[in-house]
Amino acid sequence: MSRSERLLDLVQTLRRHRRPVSGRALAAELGVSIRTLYRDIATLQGQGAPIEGEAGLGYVLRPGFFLPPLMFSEDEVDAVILGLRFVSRRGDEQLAKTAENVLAKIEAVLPAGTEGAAASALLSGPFDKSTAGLVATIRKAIRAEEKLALSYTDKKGRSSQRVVWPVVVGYFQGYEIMAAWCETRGDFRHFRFDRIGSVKPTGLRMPKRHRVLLAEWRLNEDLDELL
Amino acid sequence: MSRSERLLDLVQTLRRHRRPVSGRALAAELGVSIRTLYRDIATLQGQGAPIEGEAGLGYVLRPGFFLPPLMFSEDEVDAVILGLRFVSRRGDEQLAKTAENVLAKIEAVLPAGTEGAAASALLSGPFDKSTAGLVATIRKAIRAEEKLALSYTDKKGRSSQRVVWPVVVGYFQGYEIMAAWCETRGDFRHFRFDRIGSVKPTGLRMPKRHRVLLAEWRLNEDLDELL
DNA sequence: CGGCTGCTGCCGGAAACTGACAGCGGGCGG
DNA sequence: CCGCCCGCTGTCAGTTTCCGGCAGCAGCCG
Repeated sequence: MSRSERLLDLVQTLRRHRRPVSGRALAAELGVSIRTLYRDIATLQGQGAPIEGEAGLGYVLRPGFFLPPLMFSEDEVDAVILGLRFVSRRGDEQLAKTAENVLAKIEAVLPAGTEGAAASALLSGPFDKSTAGLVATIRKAIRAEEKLALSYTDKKGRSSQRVVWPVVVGYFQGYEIMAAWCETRGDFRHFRFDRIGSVKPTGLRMPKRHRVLLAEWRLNEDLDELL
Repeated sequence: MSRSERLLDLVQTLRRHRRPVSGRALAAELGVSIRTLYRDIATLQGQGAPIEGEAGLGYVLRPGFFLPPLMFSEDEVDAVILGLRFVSRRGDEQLAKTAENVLAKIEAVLPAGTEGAAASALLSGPFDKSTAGLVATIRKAIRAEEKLALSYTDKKGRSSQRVVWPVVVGYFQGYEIMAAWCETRGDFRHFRFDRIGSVKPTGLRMPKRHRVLLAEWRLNEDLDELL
Protein backbone atom coordinates (compact mmCIF):
# COMPACT_ATOMS: atom_id res chain seq x y z
CA MET A 1 0.00 0.00 0.00
CA SER A 2 1.36 3.39 -0.94
CA ARG A 3 1.82 6.09 1.60
CA SER A 4 -0.89 8.30 0.13
CA GLU A 5 -3.40 5.46 0.26
CA ARG A 6 -2.47 4.85 3.85
CA LEU A 7 -3.04 8.49 4.74
CA LEU A 8 -6.52 8.24 3.30
CA ASP A 9 -7.09 5.09 5.28
CA LEU A 10 -6.00 6.87 8.41
CA VAL A 11 -8.61 9.56 7.93
CA GLN A 12 -11.31 7.03 7.28
CA THR A 13 -10.28 5.00 10.30
CA LEU A 14 -10.46 8.07 12.50
CA ARG A 15 -13.87 8.80 11.10
CA ARG A 16 -15.14 5.35 11.98
CA HIS A 17 -14.12 5.64 15.60
CA ARG A 18 -16.00 8.52 17.09
CA ARG A 19 -14.09 8.32 20.39
CA PRO A 20 -10.40 9.02 20.83
CA VAL A 21 -8.19 6.23 19.52
CA SER A 22 -4.66 5.65 20.72
CA GLY A 23 -1.81 5.90 18.29
CA ARG A 24 -0.85 2.34 19.08
CA ALA A 25 -4.27 1.07 17.99
CA LEU A 26 -4.24 3.12 14.82
CA ALA A 27 -0.77 1.91 13.95
CA ALA A 28 -1.85 -1.70 14.42
CA GLU A 29 -4.91 -1.23 12.24
CA LEU A 30 -2.87 0.31 9.46
CA GLY A 31 -0.09 -2.21 9.81
CA VAL A 32 2.70 0.28 10.44
CA SER A 33 4.87 1.16 13.37
CA ILE A 34 3.89 3.78 15.90
CA ARG A 35 6.68 5.99 14.75
CA THR A 36 5.31 6.03 11.23
CA LEU A 37 1.83 6.63 12.54
CA TYR A 38 3.05 9.78 14.26
CA ARG A 39 4.65 10.94 11.06
CA ASP A 40 1.46 10.28 9.12
CA ILE A 41 -0.60 12.23 11.62
CA ALA A 42 1.81 15.12 11.33
CA THR A 43 1.57 15.01 7.55
CA LEU A 44 -2.21 15.09 7.60
CA GLN A 45 -2.25 17.93 10.07
CA GLY A 46 0.14 19.76 7.80
CA GLN A 47 -2.40 19.36 5.02
CA GLY A 48 -5.07 20.88 7.21
CA ALA A 49 -6.79 17.81 8.58
CA PRO A 50 -8.42 18.62 11.93
CA ILE A 51 -6.83 15.83 13.93
CA GLU A 52 -6.33 16.43 17.62
CA GLY A 53 -4.20 14.38 19.94
CA GLU A 54 -4.17 14.48 23.70
CA ALA A 55 -1.83 12.61 25.96
CA GLY A 56 -3.59 9.89 27.90
CA LEU A 57 -6.51 9.84 25.51
CA GLY A 58 -5.70 9.40 21.85
CA TYR A 59 -6.55 10.97 18.53
CA VAL A 60 -9.85 12.41 17.38
CA LEU A 61 -10.88 13.81 14.03
CA ARG A 62 -12.69 17.02 14.82
CA PRO A 63 -16.10 16.95 13.16
CA GLY A 64 -14.81 18.72 10.12
CA PHE A 65 -14.57 16.98 6.87
CA PHE A 66 -11.53 16.06 4.92
CA LEU A 67 -12.54 15.22 1.41
CA PRO A 68 -10.25 12.72 -0.23
CA PRO A 69 -9.37 13.26 -3.85
CA LEU A 70 -12.41 12.58 -5.93
CA MET A 71 -13.23 12.63 -9.59
CA PHE A 72 -16.14 14.73 -10.65
CA SER A 73 -17.31 14.90 -14.22
CA GLU A 74 -18.28 18.20 -15.76
CA ASP A 75 -21.94 17.49 -15.17
CA GLU A 76 -21.29 16.57 -11.59
CA VAL A 77 -19.52 19.82 -10.91
CA ASP A 78 -22.48 21.55 -12.51
CA ALA A 79 -24.80 19.81 -10.11
CA VAL A 80 -22.73 20.78 -7.09
CA ILE A 81 -22.37 24.39 -8.15
CA LEU A 82 -26.00 24.72 -9.03
CA GLY A 83 -27.00 23.27 -5.70
CA LEU A 84 -24.70 25.61 -3.84
CA ARG A 85 -26.08 28.59 -5.75
CA PHE A 86 -29.49 27.58 -4.63
CA VAL A 87 -28.46 27.25 -1.03
CA SER A 88 -26.72 30.58 -1.14
CA ARG A 89 -30.03 32.14 -2.13
CA ARG A 90 -32.52 30.11 -0.18
CA GLY A 91 -30.88 28.83 2.95
CA ASP A 92 -30.76 30.64 6.21
CA GLU A 93 -28.19 33.36 6.49
CA GLN A 94 -25.38 31.32 7.95
CA LEU A 95 -25.85 28.48 5.52
CA ALA A 96 -25.98 30.88 2.60
CA LYS A 97 -22.66 32.36 3.56
CA THR A 98 -21.22 28.90 3.94
CA ALA A 99 -22.42 27.94 0.49
CA GLU A 100 -20.70 30.97 -0.98
CA ASN A 101 -17.46 30.02 0.72
CA VAL A 102 -17.63 26.57 -0.76
CA LEU A 103 -18.37 28.01 -4.17
CA ALA A 104 -15.28 30.16 -3.90
CA LYS A 105 -13.16 27.17 -2.92
CA ILE A 106 -14.41 25.12 -5.81
CA GLU A 107 -14.12 27.84 -8.40
CA ALA A 108 -10.57 28.44 -7.26
CA VAL A 109 -9.55 25.04 -8.54
CA LEU A 110 -11.69 25.05 -11.67
CA PRO A 111 -10.04 25.77 -15.01
CA ALA A 112 -9.89 29.50 -15.43
CA GLY A 113 -12.19 29.94 -18.42
CA THR A 114 -14.67 27.26 -17.52
CA GLU A 115 -15.85 28.91 -14.35
CA GLY A 116 -18.56 30.76 -16.20
CA ALA A 117 -19.49 28.11 -18.70
CA ALA A 118 -20.04 25.30 -16.29
CA ALA A 119 -21.66 27.33 -13.60
CA SER A 120 -23.97 29.39 -15.69
CA ALA A 121 -25.86 26.70 -17.49
CA LEU A 122 -28.04 26.82 -14.48
CA LEU A 123 -31.57 26.66 -13.39
CA SER A 124 -32.74 27.63 -10.00
CA GLY A 125 -36.43 27.43 -9.49
CA PRO A 126 -39.05 24.75 -9.09
CA PHE A 127 -39.55 23.14 -12.45
CA ASP A 128 -42.58 21.66 -14.02
CA LYS A 129 -42.22 18.08 -15.04
CA SER A 130 -43.35 18.95 -18.55
CA THR A 131 -40.48 21.38 -19.00
CA ALA A 132 -37.79 19.00 -17.80
CA GLY A 133 -37.10 17.82 -21.33
CA LEU A 134 -36.94 21.38 -22.52
CA VAL A 135 -34.36 22.26 -19.93
CA ALA A 136 -32.28 19.25 -20.85
CA THR A 137 -32.30 20.21 -24.53
CA ILE A 138 -31.31 23.76 -23.81
CA ARG A 139 -28.58 22.83 -21.35
CA LYS A 140 -27.15 20.48 -23.92
CA ALA A 141 -27.13 23.22 -26.54
CA ILE A 142 -25.43 25.62 -24.13
CA ARG A 143 -22.77 23.08 -23.39
CA ALA A 144 -22.19 22.33 -27.08
CA GLU A 145 -22.42 26.01 -28.07
CA GLU A 146 -25.05 25.06 -30.58
CA LYS A 147 -27.81 27.17 -32.12
CA LEU A 148 -31.42 26.34 -31.37
CA ALA A 149 -34.41 26.66 -33.67
CA LEU A 150 -37.33 28.06 -31.71
CA SER A 151 -41.02 28.56 -32.33
CA TYR A 152 -42.31 31.19 -29.96
CA THR A 153 -45.46 33.11 -29.22
CA ASP A 154 -44.88 36.53 -27.67
CA LYS A 155 -47.12 38.11 -25.07
CA LYS A 156 -49.18 39.81 -27.76
CA GLY A 157 -50.01 36.45 -29.28
CA ARG A 158 -47.76 36.78 -32.33
CA SER A 159 -46.02 33.57 -33.34
CA SER A 160 -42.57 33.49 -34.87
CA GLN A 161 -39.76 31.18 -35.85
CA ARG A 162 -36.35 32.15 -34.53
CA VAL A 163 -32.82 30.90 -34.37
CA VAL A 164 -31.23 31.71 -31.04
CA TRP A 165 -27.98 31.19 -29.19
CA PRO A 166 -28.94 30.10 -25.68
CA VAL A 167 -27.04 31.70 -22.81
CA VAL A 168 -28.64 30.66 -19.53
CA VAL A 169 -31.77 29.10 -18.17
CA GLY A 170 -33.32 30.63 -15.10
CA TYR A 171 -36.32 31.15 -12.94
CA PHE A 172 -37.68 34.61 -12.58
CA GLN A 173 -40.81 35.94 -10.95
CA GLY A 174 -42.63 32.69 -11.28
CA TYR A 175 -41.64 31.96 -14.84
CA GLU A 176 -39.02 29.67 -16.25
CA ILE A 177 -37.14 31.49 -18.93
CA MET A 178 -34.24 31.11 -21.29
CA ALA A 179 -31.93 33.99 -22.08
CA ALA A 180 -30.52 33.88 -25.59
CA TRP A 181 -29.15 35.94 -28.42
CA CYS A 182 -31.88 36.12 -31.05
CA GLU A 183 -30.58 36.13 -34.62
CA THR A 184 -33.85 37.50 -35.95
CA ARG A 185 -33.86 40.49 -33.61
CA GLY A 186 -30.11 40.88 -33.43
CA ASP A 187 -30.26 41.32 -29.67
CA PHE A 188 -30.63 39.42 -26.43
CA ARG A 189 -34.14 38.21 -25.72
CA HIS A 190 -35.76 36.26 -22.91
CA PHE A 191 -38.16 33.46 -23.69
CA ARG A 192 -40.75 32.14 -21.27
CA PHE A 193 -40.96 28.39 -21.33
CA ASP A 194 -44.73 28.43 -21.35
CA ARG A 195 -44.66 30.41 -24.58
CA ILE A 196 -42.18 28.19 -26.36
CA GLY A 197 -43.90 26.03 -28.92
CA SER A 198 -41.02 23.82 -29.89
CA VAL A 199 -37.27 23.84 -29.67
CA LYS A 200 -34.88 21.93 -31.90
CA PRO A 201 -31.10 21.66 -31.96
CA THR A 202 -29.81 22.81 -35.32
CA GLY A 203 -26.42 21.16 -35.26
CA LEU A 204 -24.90 24.53 -36.11
CA ARG A 205 -22.29 26.06 -33.86
CA MET A 206 -22.94 29.51 -32.55
CA PRO A 207 -20.24 31.87 -33.83
CA LYS A 208 -19.26 33.07 -30.38
CA ARG A 209 -17.93 31.18 -27.42
CA HIS A 210 -20.53 30.72 -24.73
CA ARG A 211 -18.28 32.43 -22.25
CA VAL A 212 -18.17 35.56 -24.39
CA LEU A 213 -21.89 35.48 -24.95
CA LEU A 214 -22.47 35.18 -21.24
CA ALA A 215 -20.29 38.16 -20.51
CA GLU A 216 -22.13 40.25 -23.09
CA TRP A 217 -25.48 39.23 -21.77
CA ARG A 218 -24.43 40.15 -18.25
CA LEU A 219 -23.49 43.59 -19.46
CA ASN A 220 -26.92 44.07 -21.00
CA GLU A 221 -29.14 42.61 -18.36
CA ASP A 222 -29.82 43.23 -14.74
CA LEU A 223 -28.42 40.06 -13.32
CA ASP A 224 -29.44 40.73 -9.77
CA GLU A 225 -33.08 40.44 -10.60
CA LEU A 226 -32.80 37.34 -12.67
CA LEU A 227 -30.47 35.19 -10.69
CA MET B 1 8.77 19.92 -3.46
CA SER B 2 7.29 16.56 -2.59
CA ARG B 3 6.00 14.27 -5.22
CA SER B 4 2.36 14.60 -4.18
CA GLU B 5 2.56 18.37 -4.37
CA ARG B 6 4.04 18.09 -7.80
CA LEU B 7 1.19 15.84 -8.95
CA LEU B 8 -1.28 18.48 -7.85
CA ASP B 9 0.72 21.09 -9.69
CA LEU B 10 0.60 18.97 -12.79
CA VAL B 11 -3.17 18.84 -12.73
CA GLN B 12 -3.44 22.56 -12.21
CA THR B 13 -0.94 23.23 -14.97
CA LEU B 14 -2.96 21.09 -17.35
CA ARG B 15 -6.06 22.96 -16.33
CA ARG B 16 -4.49 26.30 -17.12
CA HIS B 17 -3.56 25.31 -20.64
CA ARG B 18 -6.72 24.51 -22.52
CA ARG B 19 -4.83 23.25 -25.56
CA PRO B 20 -2.64 20.18 -25.68
CA VAL B 21 0.73 20.68 -24.00
CA SER B 22 3.77 18.60 -24.85
CA GLY B 23 5.36 16.50 -22.18
CA ARG B 24 8.61 18.38 -22.63
CA ALA B 25 6.94 21.68 -21.82
CA LEU B 26 5.19 20.26 -18.78
CA ALA B 27 8.41 18.73 -17.53
CA ALA B 28 10.19 22.04 -17.90
CA GLU B 29 7.45 23.90 -16.05
CA LEU B 30 7.55 21.46 -13.17
CA GLY B 31 11.32 21.29 -13.14
CA VAL B 32 11.65 17.56 -13.62
CA SER B 33 12.88 15.29 -16.37
CA ILE B 34 10.61 14.05 -19.12
CA ARG B 35 10.88 10.55 -17.83
CA THR B 36 9.54 11.61 -14.45
CA LEU B 37 6.79 13.58 -16.14
CA TYR B 38 5.65 10.45 -17.92
CA ARG B 39 5.64 8.57 -14.65
CA ASP B 40 3.61 11.33 -12.99
CA ILE B 41 1.08 11.29 -15.79
CA ALA B 42 0.76 7.54 -15.45
CA THR B 43 0.24 7.89 -11.70
CA LEU B 44 -2.51 10.47 -12.13
CA GLN B 45 -4.22 8.37 -14.75
CA GLY B 46 -4.03 5.46 -12.37
CA GLN B 47 -5.89 7.57 -9.84
CA GLY B 48 -8.61 8.26 -12.38
CA ALA B 49 -7.55 11.64 -13.73
CA PRO B 50 -8.88 12.06 -17.28
CA ILE B 51 -5.59 12.94 -18.93
CA GLU B 52 -5.25 12.10 -22.58
CA GLY B 53 -2.03 12.04 -24.55
CA GLU B 54 -1.67 11.85 -28.29
CA ALA B 55 1.54 11.55 -30.23
CA GLY B 56 2.37 14.71 -32.10
CA LEU B 57 0.08 16.84 -29.97
CA GLY B 58 0.57 16.64 -26.24
CA TYR B 59 -1.52 16.16 -23.13
CA VAL B 60 -4.99 17.46 -22.40
CA LEU B 61 -7.07 17.21 -19.28
CA ARG B 62 -10.46 16.14 -20.49
CA PRO B 63 -13.07 18.59 -19.22
CA GLY B 64 -13.68 16.43 -16.24
CA PHE B 65 -12.83 17.66 -12.87
CA PHE B 66 -10.21 16.35 -10.53
CA LEU B 67 -10.84 17.82 -7.14
CA PRO B 68 -7.69 18.25 -5.13
CA PRO B 69 -7.86 17.50 -1.43
CA LEU B 70 -9.97 20.15 0.22
CA MET B 71 -11.12 20.83 3.71
CA PHE B 72 -14.81 21.19 4.22
CA SER B 73 -16.27 22.03 7.58
CA GLU B 74 -19.37 20.28 8.76
CA ASP B 75 -21.53 23.19 7.72
CA GLU B 76 -19.95 23.29 4.32
CA VAL B 77 -20.74 19.65 3.71
CA ASP B 78 -24.27 20.41 4.80
CA ALA B 79 -24.50 23.12 2.19
CA VAL B 80 -23.22 20.86 -0.55
CA ILE B 81 -25.53 18.01 0.36
CA LEU B 82 -28.50 20.25 0.71
CA GLY B 83 -27.80 21.80 -2.66
CA LEU B 84 -27.45 18.43 -4.31
CA ARG B 85 -30.71 17.28 -2.76
CA PHE B 86 -32.37 20.24 -4.27
CA VAL B 87 -30.91 19.60 -7.69
CA SER B 88 -31.89 15.97 -7.54
CA ARG B 89 -35.49 17.09 -7.10
CA ARG B 90 -35.68 20.14 -9.27
CA GLY B 91 -33.19 19.81 -12.07
CA ASP B 92 -33.85 18.17 -15.38
CA GLU B 93 -33.74 14.42 -15.41
CA GLN B 94 -30.11 14.01 -16.36
CA LEU B 95 -28.91 16.58 -13.88
CA ALA B 96 -31.01 15.03 -11.14
CA LYS B 97 -29.43 11.66 -11.72
CA THR B 98 -26.03 13.26 -11.70
CA ALA B 99 -26.75 14.95 -8.38
CA GLU B 100 -27.72 11.63 -6.87
CA ASN B 101 -24.49 10.08 -8.06
CA VAL B 102 -22.51 12.83 -6.40
CA LEU B 103 -24.49 12.43 -3.21
CA ALA B 104 -23.63 8.75 -3.19
CA LYS B 105 -19.95 9.52 -3.68
CA ILE B 106 -19.90 12.01 -0.87
CA GLU B 107 -21.86 9.92 1.56
CA ALA B 108 -19.50 7.06 0.91
CA VAL B 109 -16.67 9.00 2.52
CA LEU B 110 -18.68 10.59 5.30
CA PRO B 111 -18.40 9.15 8.78
CA ALA B 112 -20.79 6.27 9.04
CA GLY B 113 -23.13 7.64 11.69
CA THR B 114 -23.10 11.23 10.58
CA GLU B 115 -24.52 10.57 7.17
CA GLY B 116 -28.01 11.03 8.49
CA ALA B 117 -27.35 13.84 10.91
CA ALA B 118 -25.57 16.13 8.54
CA ALA B 119 -27.73 15.46 5.56
CA SER B 120 -31.10 15.57 7.22
CA ALA B 121 -30.90 18.92 8.91
CA LEU B 122 -32.16 20.18 5.66
CA LEU B 123 -34.46 22.61 4.10
CA SER B 124 -35.50 22.45 0.51
CA GLY B 125 -38.01 25.04 -0.50
CA PRO B 126 -38.12 28.74 -1.07
CA PHE B 127 -37.82 30.36 2.31
CA ASP B 128 -39.20 33.53 3.61
CA LYS B 129 -36.70 35.98 4.88
CA SER B 130 -38.57 36.24 8.15
CA THR B 131 -38.16 32.53 8.85
CA ALA B 132 -34.46 32.46 8.13
CA GLY B 133 -33.61 33.00 11.77
CA LEU B 134 -36.04 30.32 12.77
CA VAL B 135 -34.40 27.82 10.48
CA ALA B 136 -30.99 28.71 11.84
CA THR B 137 -32.14 28.17 15.42
CA ILE B 138 -33.69 24.82 14.62
CA ARG B 139 -30.74 23.61 12.58
CA LYS B 140 -28.48 24.48 15.46
CA ALA B 141 -30.64 22.56 17.89
CA ILE B 142 -30.69 19.53 15.60
CA ARG B 143 -26.94 19.62 15.34
CA ALA B 144 -26.52 19.92 19.11
CA GLU B 145 -29.28 17.39 19.83
CA GLU B 146 -30.90 19.96 22.04
CA LYS B 147 -34.53 20.30 23.09
CA LEU B 148 -36.54 23.30 21.91
CA ALA B 149 -39.25 25.18 23.80
CA LEU B 150 -42.05 26.03 21.40
CA SER B 151 -45.16 28.14 21.49
CA TYR B 152 -47.55 26.96 18.83
CA THR B 153 -51.04 27.60 17.58
CA ASP B 154 -52.68 24.62 15.92
CA LYS B 155 -55.03 24.84 12.96
CA LYS B 156 -58.03 25.06 15.25
CA GLY B 157 -56.60 28.18 16.83
CA ARG B 158 -55.59 26.58 20.14
CA SER B 159 -52.31 27.83 21.54
CA SER B 160 -49.94 25.66 23.52
CA GLN B 161 -46.46 25.51 24.99
CA ARG B 162 -44.44 22.47 24.09
CA VAL B 163 -41.02 20.99 24.45
CA VAL B 164 -39.96 19.19 21.31
CA TRP B 165 -36.96 17.31 19.92
CA PRO B 166 -36.47 18.62 16.40
CA VAL B 167 -35.76 16.03 13.70
CA VAL B 168 -35.80 17.74 10.32
CA VAL B 169 -36.85 20.93 8.64
CA GLY B 170 -38.59 20.72 5.31
CA TYR B 171 -40.85 22.26 2.74
CA PHE B 172 -44.13 20.61 2.02
CA GLN B 173 -47.04 21.68 -0.11
CA GLY B 174 -46.26 25.33 0.20
CA TYR B 175 -45.54 25.31 3.92
CA GLU B 176 -42.28 25.32 5.76
CA ILE B 177 -42.49 22.82 8.56
CA MET B 178 -40.43 21.24 11.29
CA ALA B 179 -40.78 17.60 12.20
CA ALA B 180 -40.16 16.89 15.87
CA TRP B 181 -40.91 14.55 18.72
CA CYS B 182 -43.38 16.35 20.96
CA GLU B 183 -42.93 15.63 24.65
CA THR B 184 -46.42 16.86 25.44
CA ARG B 185 -48.12 14.56 22.96
CA GLY B 186 -45.59 11.74 23.26
CA ASP B 187 -45.49 11.36 19.50
CA PHE B 188 -44.05 12.89 16.34
CA ARG B 189 -45.70 16.10 15.26
CA HIS B 190 -45.23 18.50 12.39
CA PHE B 191 -45.20 22.23 13.01
CA ARG B 192 -45.89 24.83 10.36
CA PHE B 193 -43.52 27.76 10.62
CA ASP B 194 -46.30 30.27 10.16
CA ARG B 195 -48.03 28.90 13.25
CA ILE B 196 -44.98 28.92 15.46
CA GLY B 197 -45.11 31.80 17.91
CA SER B 198 -41.67 31.54 19.37
CA VAL B 199 -38.90 29.00 19.65
CA LYS B 200 -36.19 28.91 22.26
CA PRO B 201 -33.25 26.58 22.82
CA THR B 202 -33.53 25.00 26.26
CA GLY B 203 -29.93 23.96 26.71
CA LEU B 204 -31.19 20.48 27.56
CA ARG B 205 -30.02 17.50 25.57
CA MET B 206 -32.62 15.32 24.00
CA PRO B 207 -32.40 11.83 25.48
CA LYS B 208 -32.04 10.12 22.12
CA ARG B 209 -29.39 10.51 19.48
CA HIS B 210 -30.63 12.47 16.51
CA ARG B 211 -29.80 9.58 14.25
CA VAL B 212 -32.11 7.29 16.20
CA LEU B 213 -34.84 9.87 16.26
CA LEU B 214 -34.56 10.33 12.53
CA ALA B 215 -34.86 6.62 11.90
CA GLU B 216 -37.95 6.40 14.10
CA TRP B 217 -39.53 9.35 12.42
CA ARG B 218 -38.91 7.82 9.04
CA LEU B 219 -40.69 4.68 10.14
CA ASN B 220 -43.71 6.70 11.17
CA GLU B 221 -44.01 9.16 8.35
CA ASP B 222 -44.41 9.02 4.66
CA LEU B 223 -41.06 10.35 3.64
CA ASP B 224 -41.74 10.41 -0.06
CA GLU B 225 -44.27 13.15 0.28
CA LEU B 226 -42.29 15.29 2.63
CA LEU B 227 -38.85 15.16 1.16
C1' DC C 1 6.11 7.35 42.10
C1' DG C 2 4.80 4.30 37.92
C1' DG C 3 2.10 3.70 33.90
C1' DC C 4 0.07 5.36 29.81
C1' DT C 5 0.16 8.46 25.96
C1' DG C 6 1.58 12.10 22.78
C1' DC C 7 5.59 13.85 20.59
C1' DT C 8 10.49 14.59 18.79
C1' DG C 9 15.36 13.46 17.40
C1' DC C 10 18.43 10.18 15.58
C1' DC C 11 20.17 6.27 12.84
C1' DG C 12 20.71 2.45 9.52
C1' DG C 13 18.43 -0.40 6.22
C1' DA C 14 14.71 -0.74 2.81
C1' DA C 15 11.93 1.15 -0.60
C1' DA C 16 10.75 4.76 -3.67
C1' DC C 17 11.80 8.20 -6.67
C1' DT C 18 14.62 10.26 -10.26
C1' DG C 19 17.35 11.13 -14.40
C1' DA C 20 19.71 9.36 -18.37
C1' DC C 21 19.82 6.33 -22.10
C1' DA C 22 17.86 3.19 -25.45
C1' DG C 23 14.15 1.69 -28.16
C1' DC C 24 9.24 1.14 -30.21
C1' DG C 25 5.21 3.02 -32.75
C1' DG C 26 2.56 6.56 -34.97
C1' DG C 27 1.76 10.92 -37.35
C1' DC C 28 3.66 14.56 -40.42
C1' DG C 29 6.46 17.07 -43.76
C1' DG C 30 9.82 16.64 -46.92
C1' DC D 1 10.99 6.52 -48.47
C1' DC D 2 13.38 9.30 -44.79
C1' DG D 3 13.85 12.19 -40.77
C1' DC D 4 11.64 14.42 -37.09
C1' DC D 5 8.67 14.97 -33.25
C1' DC D 6 6.17 13.02 -29.71
C1' DG D 7 4.04 9.64 -26.65
C1' DC D 8 5.30 5.59 -24.20
C1' DT D 9 8.07 1.67 -22.01
C1' DG D 10 12.17 -0.77 -20.07
C1' DT D 11 16.41 -0.68 -17.60
C1' DC D 12 19.73 0.81 -14.33
C1' DA D 13 22.53 3.36 -11.12
C1' DG D 14 22.46 7.33 -7.85
C1' DT D 15 19.75 9.83 -4.72
C1' DT D 16 16.06 10.78 -1.78
C1' DT D 17 12.56 9.49 0.99
C1' DC D 18 10.39 6.34 3.96
C1' DC D 19 10.25 3.26 7.76
C1' DG D 20 11.08 0.83 12.16
C1' DG D 21 13.43 0.85 16.43
C1' DC D 22 15.40 3.22 20.16
C1' DA D 23 15.95 6.87 23.44
C1' DG D 24 14.12 10.70 25.78
C1' DC D 25 10.85 14.57 27.27
C1' DA D 26 6.19 16.26 28.79
C1' DG D 27 1.54 15.86 30.55
C1' DC D 28 -2.10 13.32 32.89
C1' DC D 29 -3.86 10.16 36.52
C1' DG D 30 -4.17 6.77 40.13
